[in-house]
Amino acid sequence: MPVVAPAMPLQGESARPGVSLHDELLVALRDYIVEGHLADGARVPERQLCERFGISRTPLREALKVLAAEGLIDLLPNRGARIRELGSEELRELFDVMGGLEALAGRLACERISDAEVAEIERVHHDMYRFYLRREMHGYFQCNQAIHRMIVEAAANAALSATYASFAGRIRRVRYSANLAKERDRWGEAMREHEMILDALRRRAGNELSDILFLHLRNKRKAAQAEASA
Amino acid sequence: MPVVAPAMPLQGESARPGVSLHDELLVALRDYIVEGHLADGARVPERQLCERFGISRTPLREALKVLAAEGLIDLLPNRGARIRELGSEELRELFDVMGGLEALAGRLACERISDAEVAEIERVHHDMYRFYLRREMHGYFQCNQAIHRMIVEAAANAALSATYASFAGRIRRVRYSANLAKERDRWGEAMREHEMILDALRRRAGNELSDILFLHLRNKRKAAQAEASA
DNA sequence: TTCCTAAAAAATGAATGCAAAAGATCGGCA
DNA sequence: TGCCGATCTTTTGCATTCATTTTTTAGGAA
Repeated sequence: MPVVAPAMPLQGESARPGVSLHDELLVALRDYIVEGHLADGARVPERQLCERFGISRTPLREALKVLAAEGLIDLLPNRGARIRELGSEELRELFDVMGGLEALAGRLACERISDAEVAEIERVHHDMYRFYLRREMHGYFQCNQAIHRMIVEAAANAALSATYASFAGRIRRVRYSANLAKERDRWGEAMREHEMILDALRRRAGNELSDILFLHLRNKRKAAQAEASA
Repeated sequence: MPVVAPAMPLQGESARPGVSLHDELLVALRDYIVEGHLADGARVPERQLCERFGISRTPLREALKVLAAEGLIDLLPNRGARIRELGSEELRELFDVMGGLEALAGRLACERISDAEVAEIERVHHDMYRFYLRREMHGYFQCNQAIHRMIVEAAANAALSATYASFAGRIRRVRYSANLAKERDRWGEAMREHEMILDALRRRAGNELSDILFLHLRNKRKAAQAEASA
């Protein structure tokens, strides 16, 4: 039996303007799934979630349709929703798309990023390097994430950001489990790649940065999958 | 008053296995919007669409939520759905993402495409060239589309294909109106770009193909937007 | 005991009902 | 005549209800 938290009535506080209940529910439910409260392949318990969020089935089902369209769950006719299982093949596909999106972000970023923004990324990069030298995995990881996020934001493309966020969500569930351990072996290599990323960004070398970012994600995925199958 | 076709009860014929009514409705409604039956910024008439498709409001509203998540419509709280208007800025963003996705597709295609598949693309390319020489816009356009589609398919990445299709749908509405006329001036240039695409594909030069495809889309967008503002 | 069948229970998919909010209509007033 | 406000209508969002379908459970035969 899946553990369902006692009840979390979707804090129906002062209805913020422009934010419908449906949106809140969608976000809450997505988080609930991404954070791994439901096991892979598990049935999504409609009724229990209704109680959990204090709503009726109609809005919940609307949210489920959206999450299914996003690829987070599968919707089997007459058989309800299930948490989508990610085989290694699908995970490979998702990582490649993430790589493509980051490659695009890098390319676009080079076209419009300001010196100040580059300097900001440089700062985080150096923080990251210090964490690397001290072998502080967690801090390193935070900086790493921040740099990738900053590059996507520097691209200044809302459609790209939204798509990127969607894929990041789909992968996150897996990333948590697989990433940390074996990444260690690749640490030096990843650090070198990040040096190249920063260098290309400084020179506004879009094509180059694009290639590096794609391969960077490729390598990250390979490391994660080697870990997963080990 | 928007012209709503008499009634098209979503041919509820022999329920195909694995395809729920909801899926069919989603496809039908998306097509209905993409094909331009509703004007930009127009209200989406819930009630009329229910009659149009012969269903109740519940499944229709579910479909609307999904289309809103896809970015085809805006959903204003207590104010219903509206066809999303695409400003030139947003259109630029969408084209850039399309370019990024095609760039990714080219890169991936180079990794795994077979000689036979390249030959097939080559064949369509030559058909296209013939249309170009004869100044037959329509045939040229068809071949053009086919080539891009084949490259995406050659990437063999379902997540990419789905995302690509989604963006293509969002752009299509606009593409119809803006594309054909001014594209003529760019015809020679576009043809040359396609030569480069094919060449890079033959040599399996992924990085190169990636850059060419991105710029190809960029130029296409510039031509379309120059046309739109003319 | 084990397997198969049939009834009961639960779940899903879709329609309908209802309160609240937005929009439209009409009358009053300057 | 033109503008503003009150009332009425329509629409929206969500809950509830109903018909099917699936899943579970109970019973009986080999």
